[in-house]
Amino acid sequence: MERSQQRRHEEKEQRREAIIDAAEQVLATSDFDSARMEEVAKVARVSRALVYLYFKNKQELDLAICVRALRALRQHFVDSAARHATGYAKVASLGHTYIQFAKDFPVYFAVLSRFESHPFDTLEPSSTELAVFEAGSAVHAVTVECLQIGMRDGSIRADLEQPLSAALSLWAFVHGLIQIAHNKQHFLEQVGIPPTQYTDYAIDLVMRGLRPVAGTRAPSDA
Amino acid sequence: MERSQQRRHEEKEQRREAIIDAAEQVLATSDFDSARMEEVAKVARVSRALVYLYFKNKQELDLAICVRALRALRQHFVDSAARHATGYAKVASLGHTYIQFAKDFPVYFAVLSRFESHPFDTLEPSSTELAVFEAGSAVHAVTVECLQIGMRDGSIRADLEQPLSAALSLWAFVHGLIQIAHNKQHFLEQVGIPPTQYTDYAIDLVMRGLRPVAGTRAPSDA
DNA sequence: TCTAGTTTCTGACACTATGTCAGAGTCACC
DNA sequence: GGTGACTCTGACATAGTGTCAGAAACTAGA
Repeated sequence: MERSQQRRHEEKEQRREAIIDAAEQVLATSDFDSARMEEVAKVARVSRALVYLYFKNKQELDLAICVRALRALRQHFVDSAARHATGYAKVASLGHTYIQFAKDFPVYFAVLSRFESHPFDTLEPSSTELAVFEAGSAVHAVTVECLQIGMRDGSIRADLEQPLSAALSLWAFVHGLIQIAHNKQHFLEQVGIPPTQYTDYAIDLVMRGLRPVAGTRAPSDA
Repeated sequence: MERSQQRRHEEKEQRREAIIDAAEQVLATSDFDSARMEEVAKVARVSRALVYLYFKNKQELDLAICVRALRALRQHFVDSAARHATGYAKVASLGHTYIQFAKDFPVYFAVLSRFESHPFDTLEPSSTELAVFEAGSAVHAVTVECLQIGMRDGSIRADLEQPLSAALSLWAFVHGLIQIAHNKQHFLEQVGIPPTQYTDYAIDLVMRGLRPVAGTRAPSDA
């Protein structure tokens, strides 16, 4: 019975994942508000009531996707950073990576966007909320590490002082940037700014704030 | 009847404003999703059906508040810019002003946040959407002007080239920043970063990207 | 193989909110 | 005081959420 209990547990976990899969699929073709739990249930080939057995409500399900998004993003960050030599280049690549990530996985970006724009008071966070928190911290840790590498190799000004503050600033910046670039694409084009050029321009602008004050030229990339 | 028609028109406009007032009031104590049209109607001392006569739906009502928010923000921007001498100082002040604005008028910031995070495709924009668009452009125009002043007075690097791109970049940055600072306050404190220090740090970081490449010190404020 | 117990799952329900509409109420003008 | 235009409302249809009693499926001991 030890054995079957274990299997039951695994099956339950699979069910959970399957429901999250379904939710992702549904969110790919409708936004959060118009997404219907009925639809999620249908895609997961399960009754709607069961979904509520696994997730307290829509938000909770959304948070579960959020965890996936953050873990995936972290992996992209790690890979991207590894492809560059200097800390400066690594950090810059993270910005571009997030932008590309948002383009490639719009559902994930939307989920993160929702998370960022809703208060996270969490006097007593649910286990899902804790998981989001942890996954988020893991993402920021990558940025912090790249910043520190840059400060050590001289490609980023050493008086940055608070790498975590810088990391969270950059996160906020790029997140806001993508939000505009994505949702106001039409507007940007109307005022004669191609979205891609816009994001490149913005990343360049903010990266200047990281350069050593002595050398005003961009540190060479790798 | 020319006269009474005029009066009718004005009364209608007042009703509309009164409903928006009510909506603002309701949103002050509940977020968008949990805000109930019934509640708005009750506060406006009107039947729910009437609200739907003035506004197609909740979103439309939200957009109407958005217009107010942007107009108010523009005024704050203008006032703030006027209190500073150099273009650089003006631009920096806009950042701090937006942050303060968000703190003072959380409902307005929430409304703007909602607007920024929903696609604005507008193949055929409603009149309210057009008004938002226009009010938004007016805000960005202030930033552009400050940037141009800075480029002329030498406090901002002259090779900025596209002041509108820069203005929209800054907008995106600061907006993202406030979102984090507001909604993740708890998180920031938990990792030992007071929100105010965080926003100051971030503004300083991004402002460095505007400084003339020759002079590495911050241009003096006014 | 039967059965009792546990876990997983569902149909049906209560509830709540949205958006609509026929028509009641109000007012200016004739 | 009748008429048309405009303002407003009660009541309804619709639709989605979250819950719960109990059905179904499975496990394991007798």
